[in-house]
Amino acid sequence: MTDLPPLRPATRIVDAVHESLREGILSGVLPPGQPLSVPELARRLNVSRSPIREAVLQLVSDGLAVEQPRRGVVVATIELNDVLEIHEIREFVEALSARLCAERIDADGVAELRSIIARQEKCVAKDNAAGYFQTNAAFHEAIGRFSRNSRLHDILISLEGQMRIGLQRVSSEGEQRRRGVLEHAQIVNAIEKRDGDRAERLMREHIAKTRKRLAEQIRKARGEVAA
Amino acid sequence: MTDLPPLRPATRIVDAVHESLREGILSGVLPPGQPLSVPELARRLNVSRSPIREAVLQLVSDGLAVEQPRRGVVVATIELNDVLEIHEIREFVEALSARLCAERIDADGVAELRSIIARQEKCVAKDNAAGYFQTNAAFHEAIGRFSRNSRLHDILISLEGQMRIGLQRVSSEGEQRRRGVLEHAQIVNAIEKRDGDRAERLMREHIAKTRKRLAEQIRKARGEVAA
DNA sequence: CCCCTTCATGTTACATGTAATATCATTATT
DNA sequence: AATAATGATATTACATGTAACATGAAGGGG
Repeated sequence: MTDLPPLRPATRIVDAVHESLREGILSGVLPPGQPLSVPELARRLNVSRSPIREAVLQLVSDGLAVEQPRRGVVVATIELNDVLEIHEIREFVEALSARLCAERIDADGVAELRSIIARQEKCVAKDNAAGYFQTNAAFHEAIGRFSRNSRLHDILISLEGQMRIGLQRVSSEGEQRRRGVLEHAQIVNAIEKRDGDRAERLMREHIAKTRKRLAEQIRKARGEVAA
Repeated sequence: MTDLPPLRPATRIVDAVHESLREGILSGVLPPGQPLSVPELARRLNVSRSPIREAVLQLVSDGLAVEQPRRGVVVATIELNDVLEIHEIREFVEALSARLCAERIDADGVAELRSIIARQEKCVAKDNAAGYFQTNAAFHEAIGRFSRNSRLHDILISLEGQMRIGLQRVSSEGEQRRRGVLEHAQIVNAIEKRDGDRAERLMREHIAKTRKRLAEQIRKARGEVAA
């Protein structure tokens, strides 16, 4: 008999709860600082406390919530500071991701990247900020996937999740988005040519721009407080 | 009254169990593939199953164990492949760590790094391989700490833990260790001079050497299998 | 001899019970 | 009025119960 695809394991409640809470946090329904009370979530989701507790602890491991022992878990608050920390790391791990991607991607992968960029260009043309962010995330996720390093992929996903909590604090102008999509296109060109050095350098510079804007924003905010 | 440091929270059983299992895995008492049966560990450690289950799931999040839904958790097996994956990432995140360290360390920090190197030199002189690995880990951990980026520090610790499981698969000769400690000294020199560019480049090259050795080892192992 | 069924055993996943503890509104005290 | 003591309420951390499920050995049929 020809091999059937393996059955997906019966969805466990804990996974469903984790997914639901994660969505709630990333969409803003559960805002930063919101307590994640195990008994209350159990009542609300109509399951027992065990899978809730496990899911909540998962979120802590994901960096999407923080635990104060004996005082419970709350949705993580991601300050500008944290977003800067995250971009310091992204500057390097996304650069690695781009390099590995250039070495390991296939033609289908390149096509997928080009299609994401096409969607993103439409968002820029229509001045659709939300769509831009979404396709931006898809672009970086795809590059992480094609770099064929599962731990690297996990790190990128973890940073992306935390970033989304803090993202409302970061402004972006249409002109920046216009340049962003151009940079993406250049990165894909380098990847297609298998030029790992260039893909790495372009990606690093791409992220560094945002990092520097963040550092500047923080410097200004600090200045206002000090003054 | 002057502020006393906050009391450490009464040690929770779950934390004690997590620590104990982590030590067991890193020391090799719990070898790769070893099942982590919740009821059995509960009997052995004389506590109920709840804190055991939480601790075991923590280990999964740490990358030190792997879960097969409905089939339990076993200690992670770190193949040469995985060690290579980890070094691909370390090449970049350790380079970042060295750069940030150069920008942010203080005089006490530099003194600590020099003292670690001094200990490491003794290990090399006495051909003490275990001591070399331990001081090596201490060196990279300290640099991670002085880079003052908590998420970066967490990533480095996570990779280090997984590496230690797989480390027995990696050989190291006295000559390599001799060069390693020299490279460490050069990195600290760059850090002391606040030369972030140079610290980053030296660290990247330092890790890349190990990465390339690993890739070579894997290529040879594959060749033998194919032949 | 190989394959399938059956059954015994042990585990996971979830549910629920409860003591110790944290929080907070209210009252009592200076 | 500000601070401290009190008590009501809710939560965490841990313990324990149990149905569904996985595993592996023993037995039966091809």
